[in-house]
Amino acid sequence: MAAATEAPVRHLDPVEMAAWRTFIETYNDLINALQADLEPSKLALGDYQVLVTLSEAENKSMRMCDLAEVLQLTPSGATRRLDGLVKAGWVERRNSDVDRRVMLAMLTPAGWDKLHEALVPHVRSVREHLIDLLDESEMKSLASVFGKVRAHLDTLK
Amino acid sequence: MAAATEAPVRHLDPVEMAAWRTFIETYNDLINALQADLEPSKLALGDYQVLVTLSEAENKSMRMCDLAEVLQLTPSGATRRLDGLVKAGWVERRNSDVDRRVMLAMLTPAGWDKLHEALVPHVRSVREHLIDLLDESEMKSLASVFGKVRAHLDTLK
DNA sequence: TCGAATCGGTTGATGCCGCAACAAAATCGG
DNA sequence: CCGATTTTGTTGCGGCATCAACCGATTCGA
Repeated sequence: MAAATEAPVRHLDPVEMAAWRTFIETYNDLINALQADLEPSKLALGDYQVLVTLSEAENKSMRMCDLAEVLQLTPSGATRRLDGLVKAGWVERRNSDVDRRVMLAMLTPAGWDKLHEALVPHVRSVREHLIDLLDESEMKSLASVFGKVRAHLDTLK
Repeated sequence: MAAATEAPVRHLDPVEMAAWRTFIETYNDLINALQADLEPSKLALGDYQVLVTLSEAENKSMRMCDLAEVLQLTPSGATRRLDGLVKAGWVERRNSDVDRRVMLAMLTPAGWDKLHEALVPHVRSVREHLIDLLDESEMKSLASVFGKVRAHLDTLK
């Protein structure tokens, strides 16, 4: 809850400003690099995330709304992302037996293969562009920093 | 240049995996929170970045191509982002005296006012959602982590 | 039990961004 | 000095995301 809205604000000191700007100005390039490394597999990063998510799910399938939440998409965004994967034959839509509103997204064998084709290069890429650059304390800080951010955001509902 | 492409890859260990996923799954929500806090000012985060960038520039104006680079947009992206700001009266397009290809984007007095209206809430927001959550060592790590990522990406051209 | 509220998913409209193609101006090279 | 190349910015098009509206299925409550 914000206190008095006209409360003064301490501006970012040079160290804070540098940390903030470095972070914000680097994120996009990092994602683009990961995306580019996935190019040989002809997979968008978002598609890769779908395949990973489904591969880890019970029965390799999930309800659309659960999938949307994990992917941090709106339901409509999830629908349209699935469209491409279905067309490519990597995911299948299937009706639920227990709830006729529900549409299940299920990884196909071809999707499983595709995921494993992309997995190694992607892990290599994540290592190259981020993980392997960090020492142990930086790795722990990365987790704790964004863990705290996550926790704080969650308190806001 | 990747070495032997069939080289084995060390998979992410649990600590690395946790750090990576926490980071990647939190970033979007953080940005959305900052965006939401800017809502009362009726400014998109990208618009805010334009105003900040121009406000720090010589003569409060920049060439489109330089602006695009700072904003990490393509030239076409910059053109279209300017369109909205120009329509709102916060930025002005002006032809360069010295190079007739060049279009200068210049902050107007109204844009300056708008920026200062949004500045305090935005800084408060960045503090609330990130900076003030971190202790000194986490702050230093945040800078060093992304500094290293930035440096590595820069070596790739 | 039946009408109202909610849930789950899709569709249409819209917005933002990149890519490719383009035009105009500046610069380079012989 | 003139033609070829490069630089700068805009536009058409397509991709991908959201929001709002909608529909059928389910669940809730009197």
